[in-house]
Amino acid sequence: MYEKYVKILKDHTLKVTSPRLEILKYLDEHHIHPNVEEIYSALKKKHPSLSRTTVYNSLETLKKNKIIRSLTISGSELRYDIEEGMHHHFICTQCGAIIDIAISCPNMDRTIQGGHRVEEVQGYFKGICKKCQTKEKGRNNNG
Amino acid sequence: MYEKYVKILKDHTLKVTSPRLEILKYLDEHHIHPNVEEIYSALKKKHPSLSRTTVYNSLETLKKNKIIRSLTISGSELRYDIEEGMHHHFICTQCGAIIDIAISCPNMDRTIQGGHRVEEVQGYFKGICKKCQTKEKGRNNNG
DNA sequence: TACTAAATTGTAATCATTACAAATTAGAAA
DNA sequence: TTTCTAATTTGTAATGATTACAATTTAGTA
Ligand SMILES: [Mn+2]
Ligand SMILES: [Mn+2]
Ligand SMILES: [Zn+2]
Ligand SMILES: [Zn+2]
Repeated sequence: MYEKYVKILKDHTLKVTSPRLEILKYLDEHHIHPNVEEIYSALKKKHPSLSRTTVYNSLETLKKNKIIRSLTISGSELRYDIEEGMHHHFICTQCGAIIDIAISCPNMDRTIQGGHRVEEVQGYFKGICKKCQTKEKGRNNNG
Repeated sequence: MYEKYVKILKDHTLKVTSPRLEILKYLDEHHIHPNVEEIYSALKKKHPSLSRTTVYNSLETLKKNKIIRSLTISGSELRYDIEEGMHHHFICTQCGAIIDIAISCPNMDRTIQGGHRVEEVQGYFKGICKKCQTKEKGRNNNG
C-alpha cells in the first residue's frame, strides 16, 4: 500500500513518517493540485491528530527534495503537484479548477535565459475551462 | 507630464484621479514588477493622504481594464507590470528580482488549450539571476 | 533497549488582501 | 459656474494563508 511512498522517502534519505506517507499518497491519488487546506482536511479525517503545521512542514520538505512542486498559479495560495514530467497548467477563473496542459515548449528545457540560471519553469494559462464553457452555453440556450 | 496617463484612463472611460495617475506613472517609470507595498510607500512620500486600500483598489481597476497585469510568480504577493507586448518573467530565488524575459513561445498566442478558452498566458522561470551568479563567483574566489 | 536529532503538534504571530462604512471628489447635468 | 450623485478614496477592522516558536513525540541509530 505505502511501499511506493516509503521508497521515495528513503531514496531521499528522509525519515519515513505517517504524515509524509499520507501526503504523498493523497497527492498521488488526487491530481487536482490541491491547496494545504484540502490536503489537511482530507487527511485529518483518517488521522485526527494531524496538525496543519505538519502539512505545511511536510510539503516544504517534499518540495525541497523535489519530490513535489508548488504552483503559484492561483495567486492567493500555493497548490501542490506530485506529477512528474514537464507539463504546464491551466486555471479556470470561473470554477477555480487547475488542469494539466500536456504541451512541450522549446523554452521549457532551457537552463539559461538571458544569462540567468534557470532551475524551474512554469507555464500558466488562465481562462474558462471546457466544462464551464458548456455550462455557459446551456445557460444561454435556456435563458 | 501626466497627459499620457490621463489619455489611458480616458480611453478606458475611467475617472481620472490622482492615485490612478500616480500609480500608472510609477509603474511606467519603474519596470521592476513592484508589489503593493513598494508602490504604496513610494507614492505615500509625495501624497501623504494616499491610502493603502486605494492602491489595492486602483490596481484592481487597472487590471480589470487590462491596462496592467498582475504576476503570481513570487507566490506570496502579487507583482504588477504595465509593460505591453507578450513577454515572460524570471524570478531570482536569491535576491528576489523579477526580470523580463523577451522570448516568444509558440504556445503564447494560442487561444485554446486542451479545449479550454485561454485568456492569459504567463511563463515563469525561477533560478539564480546573472548578478547573483557573479556575486557567488566572487565569494568563491575570495573565500 | 536507550538515545537523540528530527519531526510533529498547537498556539500565537505575521503578512497580504478584502470588507465595510464614512468622507471626499470627478464629471455630468442644470 | 454651480449643483448633484455615483464613483472613488480613505481608515479601520476582518479574513485567510503562512510562519514562528516552544513543547511533545518519534524514527532511526547505537
Ligand atoms: Mn500538474
Ligand atoms: Mn514584465
Ligand atoms: Zn471551470
Ligand atoms: Zn538575483
